[in-house]
Amino acid sequence: MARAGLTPERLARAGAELADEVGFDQVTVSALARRFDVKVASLYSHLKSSQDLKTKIALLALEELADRAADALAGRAGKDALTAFANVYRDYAREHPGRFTAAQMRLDAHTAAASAGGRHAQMTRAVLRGYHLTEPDQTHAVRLLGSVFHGYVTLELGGGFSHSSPDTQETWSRVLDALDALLRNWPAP
Amino acid sequence: MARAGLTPERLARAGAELADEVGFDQVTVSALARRFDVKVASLYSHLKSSQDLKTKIALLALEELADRAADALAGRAGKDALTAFANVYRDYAREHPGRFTAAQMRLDAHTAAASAGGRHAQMTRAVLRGYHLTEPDQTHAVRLLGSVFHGYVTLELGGGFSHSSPDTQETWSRVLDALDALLRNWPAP
DNA sequence: GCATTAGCCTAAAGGATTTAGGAAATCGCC
DNA sequence: GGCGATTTCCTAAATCCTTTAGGCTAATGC
Repeated sequence: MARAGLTPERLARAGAELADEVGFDQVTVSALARRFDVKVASLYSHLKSSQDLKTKIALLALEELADRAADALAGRAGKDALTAFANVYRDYAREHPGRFTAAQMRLDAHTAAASAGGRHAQMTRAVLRGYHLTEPDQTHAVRLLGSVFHGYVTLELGGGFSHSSPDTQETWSRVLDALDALLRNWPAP
Repeated sequence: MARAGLTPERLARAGAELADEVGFDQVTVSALARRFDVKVASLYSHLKSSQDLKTKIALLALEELADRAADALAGRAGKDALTAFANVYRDYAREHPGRFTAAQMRLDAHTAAASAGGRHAQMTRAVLRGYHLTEPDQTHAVRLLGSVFHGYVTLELGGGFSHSSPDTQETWSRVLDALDALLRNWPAP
């Protein structure tokens, strides 16, 4: 009986591809087993549960996103950094909608702490370094940027902006302009 | 055999309560049947499918949200309107996390057109009336506000802001201040 | 009052998750 | 190289959710 060579890593990777193809919440242990041409129960040697699979995909996506963001940020500052950073999220979501959805999954505290989530927060702070905000304004700004990026990309991906009037690329540029202007001129309490 | 008095509306309402209690994606036709002490198959006289149930809950949530927003907006303008409007979303999400999640569900074009989604867009435009933006900037701003509200509330609800340093109420206030400042001074292209 | 309709039921098929236990392939150590 | 231990994959089975089909009974209308 030839072995399929499954590992948690390969399963996570294949699960991520599956998520991009059929949507994150259509990802199922059964579907993944079919993809490897293996019986369902076999996957339970590598996965604790269906939830575990989804978590692994989320962690993979967070890593990939963080890697891309780190690349994009290298050697940039100010608005240049802000734009590059923001585009990483938007582009990733367009290329890998399933993974992007996975990355939004709620993780329990312990898993979250071991994830690339911290890198994201650190990098957002790095972007803000060009804007000379001091604490606690920097934290407020980190949260604002996270909200805008997450919110915009999610709504755009979900078709929430469909009435095409100004196209979404135009809006995206103007939103980044607006955020840059806001960060350069952050209002005092 | 006494009848349970099921209707699509009652099912949607009970489904919404269930969503708030156990989470939107734990909402299941079976669980709903148990709640009414009725056999599962009975619900299929009132629902086309499990998906249909979820859609009905989403539509209910969108309506409730739009009603609350309309109330909040009455007699307000400028930053006052902006704050009240934003707080509707945030408060609703905290009171009804399951319904709020439901409201983000992706709807097909036809269903979306028949939903309260249009009212939300109209009300966002109404909020912006106090800031004298002209098209297409108004559309850009509508999308920005939608992104921030959706993004912030989702991240806060999902525990994305947990490191409590400045509490999230403080950040929320400062984000609204920042948006107000930005809208009053929207950057030219 | 009785025919019709609508609401709830039982039955059953199909698919997903998960656990238990077995057999074969691989690995590590002599 | 051989051989026991471990790992990987399998079959079998329980449980739960979805969905359809067809029947019985309560409500409704003439």
